Amino acid sequence: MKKVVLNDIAVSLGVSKALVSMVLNHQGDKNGISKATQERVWLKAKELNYIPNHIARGLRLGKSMMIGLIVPDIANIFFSRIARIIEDIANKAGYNLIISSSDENIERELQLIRKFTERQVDGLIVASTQSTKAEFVQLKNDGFPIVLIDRSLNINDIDYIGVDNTEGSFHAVNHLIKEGFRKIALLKPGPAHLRNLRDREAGYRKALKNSGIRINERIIREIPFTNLDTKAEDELDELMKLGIDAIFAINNRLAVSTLQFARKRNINIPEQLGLITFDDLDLFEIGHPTVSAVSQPVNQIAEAAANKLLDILRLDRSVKSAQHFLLSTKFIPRESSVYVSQNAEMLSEVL
Amino acid sequence: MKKVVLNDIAVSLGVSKALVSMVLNHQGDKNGISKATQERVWLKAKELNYIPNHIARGLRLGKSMMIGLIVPDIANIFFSRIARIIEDIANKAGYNLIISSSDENIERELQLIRKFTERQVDGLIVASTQSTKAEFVQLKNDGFPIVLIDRSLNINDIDYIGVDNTEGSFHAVNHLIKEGFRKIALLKPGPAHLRNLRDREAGYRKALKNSGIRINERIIREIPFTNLDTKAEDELDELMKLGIDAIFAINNRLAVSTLQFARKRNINIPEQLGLITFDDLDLFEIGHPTVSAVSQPVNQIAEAAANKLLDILRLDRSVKSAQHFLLSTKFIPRESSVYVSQNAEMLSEVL
DNA sequence: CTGTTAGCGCGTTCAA
DNA sequence: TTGAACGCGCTAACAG
Repeated sequence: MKKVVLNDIAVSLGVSKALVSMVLNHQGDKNGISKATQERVWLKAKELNYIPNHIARGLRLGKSMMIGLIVPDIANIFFSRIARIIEDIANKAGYNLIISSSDENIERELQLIRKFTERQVDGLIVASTQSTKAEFVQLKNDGFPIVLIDRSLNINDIDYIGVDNTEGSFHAVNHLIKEGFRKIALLKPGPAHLRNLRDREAGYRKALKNSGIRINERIIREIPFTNLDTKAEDELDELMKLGIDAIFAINNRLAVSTLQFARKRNINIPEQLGLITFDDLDLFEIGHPTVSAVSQPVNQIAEAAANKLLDILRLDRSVKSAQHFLLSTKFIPRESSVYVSQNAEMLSEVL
Repeated sequence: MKKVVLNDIAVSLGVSKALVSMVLNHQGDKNGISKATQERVWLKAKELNYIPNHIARGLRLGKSMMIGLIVPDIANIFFSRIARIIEDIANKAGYNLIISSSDENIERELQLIRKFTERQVDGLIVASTQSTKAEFVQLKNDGFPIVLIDRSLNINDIDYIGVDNTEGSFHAVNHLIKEGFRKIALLKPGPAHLRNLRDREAGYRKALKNSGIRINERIIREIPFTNLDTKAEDELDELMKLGIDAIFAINNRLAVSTLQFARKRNINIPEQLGLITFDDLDLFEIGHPTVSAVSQPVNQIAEAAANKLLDILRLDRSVKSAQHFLLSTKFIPRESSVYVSQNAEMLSEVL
């Protein structure tokens, strides 16, 4: 069955393509096409089951009505949630989303950016790996609509939506300190080049310093991405020997490793080891023990990003000055960060 | 900065568009373009930072090199994993993915299918809500490449990849029975019109029947999608009063509800209540207790679907007879389904 | 050998 | 209400 195109309708009705196009785009009245003719066009379109070719229209209009979304990994729940929200907002404005994962790979990210521009996406939302800023600046200079999320690239000219990582971990670690924990280790993935993670570490250091606690570099541990699980175990074993009383896992992945480690070694959380982490998970709310976490406002990030991009798209290349939004996180205290002093522990055993 | 198009290169080089197109598509040799000229074209293209317009090419070629993926919800980890794998495979073959969520809404799904065809996607992979088959049959008849995943629509002509739900839950419930559980309740979301879920229920019934256990309709409970959590609690309270000893949660969402319920009521799993579920989650492996689950081969499903679609695309509209693949699931026994008899329980208390 | 011309694909728009 | 041009890249046929 051959595809039905605009011209088929025109021919079978004995009118011009132009007329059909106008009618189908609801410009019939404006162009003084008689009601009767309009009706005939609509009927014929339905009869032939006409499906407009969006590509041809895009070519003519110079718009694809597509938005590109590039994230490190769409299988990551954080990004898939963001994708979903952006999708909804974009759809409402008539845009479709074309999504790809960069896998934290700079080469791949650049490739994707190029591919998406070839595809004439009207705008881009990207959670960049720490790629060369040059590409983004280039795009921006070409007047291409871009919004960065989650990972800041510190480019003033480009809109960015993220959370205040420093503030978030500062609060979380402070909570730990106020509870009574003193020897708080930091677990981070290595090499931690991402701005995000460095900021979180800064918050940790600031909290300790603020409370007059000496920062012990020996209990700040970097766990290589490769075979993270086994390495995490070794590091944690060492940390326990150093007598730490709590852990700040800089991301949820490491918190999960810590949880597994504790289970394996029969270490009670929080009695023997306090735990807080950055970036909440369902698991932390439901598991046992429940885990205190810094929660990111996923919805807000996604909404802000989508709306920002749509704004730019609406204003059409009018180069509005870019803005950087730092949304605030929310610390959710749960069981894992309750301080159980030696005394309290003994007391509860007696009861 | 104006966009650089093919013609700009041609003009600035004093050659024809045709020549430039050939060279840039690596057809230079084939068409006898001199090496020198080819070199000049490449250099100029780089110099001008030429970016081909994929849309124009697509229009001419009648291909968009895009694949549409429609799932109920991309924020659902099951589907986002599938999306990721399909993405990788599609990318390797030069395709990009355009993804949308149907929200289990028939209207929306039909709309998306239409939108995607307007966009001239070259093929479609869809985890269909139980929408009207008519649309799919229509597309298939038009020679449009489609692969269905996860949710079967029982259309012989259309390729489908999924798992054997009946078999999967049959095994799982059997395990429960062999362990010693006898009063096994079924928890399902309602209204459960999805073929998937009905098959899982069938497996449950088959397992009981097979073991000569009477099927008690009163402990088969349907929990309305709306305010699922509160309703789940009520239902579970009733079930406990009826003296059940285990629960088969037909999907992981309900297993999570059960877990929360148990925690709230201080019910020990598995000592006081066994639990198994369909569709594994990280949470089930890490949480406490760990939860026995029927695990779906996500990778295989996604790979099979992507490859199947690419095959069809390669063969180009040659209407190969469709196939239905039913992959098998894997039951992963964990703590939640260990049977602790009255005696064993008492014994352990004494120790 | 080395290249060019002309027109297509499909929907939109403007002058007539 | 319409013919013709246009947007951009591709390709069959053709010419020196």
